[in-house]
Amino acid sequence: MALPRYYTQQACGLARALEVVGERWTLLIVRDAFYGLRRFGEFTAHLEIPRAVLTERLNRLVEADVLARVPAAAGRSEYELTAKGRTLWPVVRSLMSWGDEHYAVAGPRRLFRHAADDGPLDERGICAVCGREIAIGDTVVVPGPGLGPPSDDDDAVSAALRDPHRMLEPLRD
Amino acid sequence: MALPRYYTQQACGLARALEVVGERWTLLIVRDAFYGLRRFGEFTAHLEIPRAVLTERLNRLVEADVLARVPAAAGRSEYELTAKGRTLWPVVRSLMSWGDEHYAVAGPRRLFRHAADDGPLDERGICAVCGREIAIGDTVVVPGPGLGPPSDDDDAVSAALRDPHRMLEPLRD
DNA sequence: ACGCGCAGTTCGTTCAGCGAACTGAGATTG
DNA sequence: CAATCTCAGTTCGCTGAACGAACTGCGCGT
Repeated sequence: MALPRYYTQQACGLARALEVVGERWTLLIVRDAFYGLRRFGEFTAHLEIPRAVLTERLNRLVEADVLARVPAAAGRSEYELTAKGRTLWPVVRSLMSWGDEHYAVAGPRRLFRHAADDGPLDERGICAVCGREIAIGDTVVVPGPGLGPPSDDDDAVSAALRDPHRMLEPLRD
Repeated sequence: MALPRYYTQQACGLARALEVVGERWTLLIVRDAFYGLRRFGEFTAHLEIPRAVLTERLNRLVEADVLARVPAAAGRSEYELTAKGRTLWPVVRSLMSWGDEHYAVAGPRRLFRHAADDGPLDERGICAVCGREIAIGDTVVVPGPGLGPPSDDDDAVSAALRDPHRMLEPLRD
């Protein structure tokens, strides 16, 4: 039994969801996929997760149809969010907002904006300019007040995310 | 190191949140607190969680100011959600909705309604009748289409939740 | 005084996470 | 074409958390 497989109890939707994305590291992997990470090495660089654990989590997420494994150059695989995986965005956003609200003394490290009109998004994903709920594909991540200055030991992924970046788009060209 | 303490990486709000509520069982305990469970025995009956683990999780949630330990009759303690803990409701709701949407073939086991006008709430907590976002204290849980018939091995808590019940209110009188 | 129920604690076993080292396939270089 | 490099995993020994059954200890009812 892994961490959350078998919440034997009466199969509430929450228990079901936690069986898929409730294990350690899993939601952080999903978050990074929203940021545009796709390759094995990008995840290890950004998360400092043991490689064996990453392998296991990616396999499980593919199995659960949250990520899809797509063949890439040099016989490698990449991992991208499926349509089902993209519906996890409200989950990631609400947890992130809760953490920022209660633990980010200097404010959030990253903020989200509507690509079309540059309006800031609130914790429900609603744009302050146009008043609509913005889909993840029309969202841009920008550095927030809580993001410290660049450091020498920043990994390549953190460095790439210092510039505004459209969600879901691969980090490199 | 427990399961999610130390997501050493760059302290994103999500990582912070997962350090508090990301361990196995923790969000299920919080969900049950929203349903009105308050006593140690209620949690063990409903969750089938090892007692030592429950003790550890309750202590950590009290320490994190998500639950408060309040003295009750017979020298016992009860655990109730703090104001900070109640702000976790959007998190619990979004995960629950995701699980229901993708894994509840017969529909959700429980639905939420606005106490004042009995309007059903959508996954954002917005009432279909009055159009407003409803606070957790004005929400009622009712049985949904996915809830099976009563069974002999239902625990007392499951049995109590077969009737409509206002969120946060203790189960017994 | 005795027994009961609730709320934990203790303890031995098992299993997942950790991290460092290893493997192997493809590209890159001399 | 051989040697090297990079990337993507796999292997493996260690440690620590989860599990679950048994035990403790307090407060109440009789």
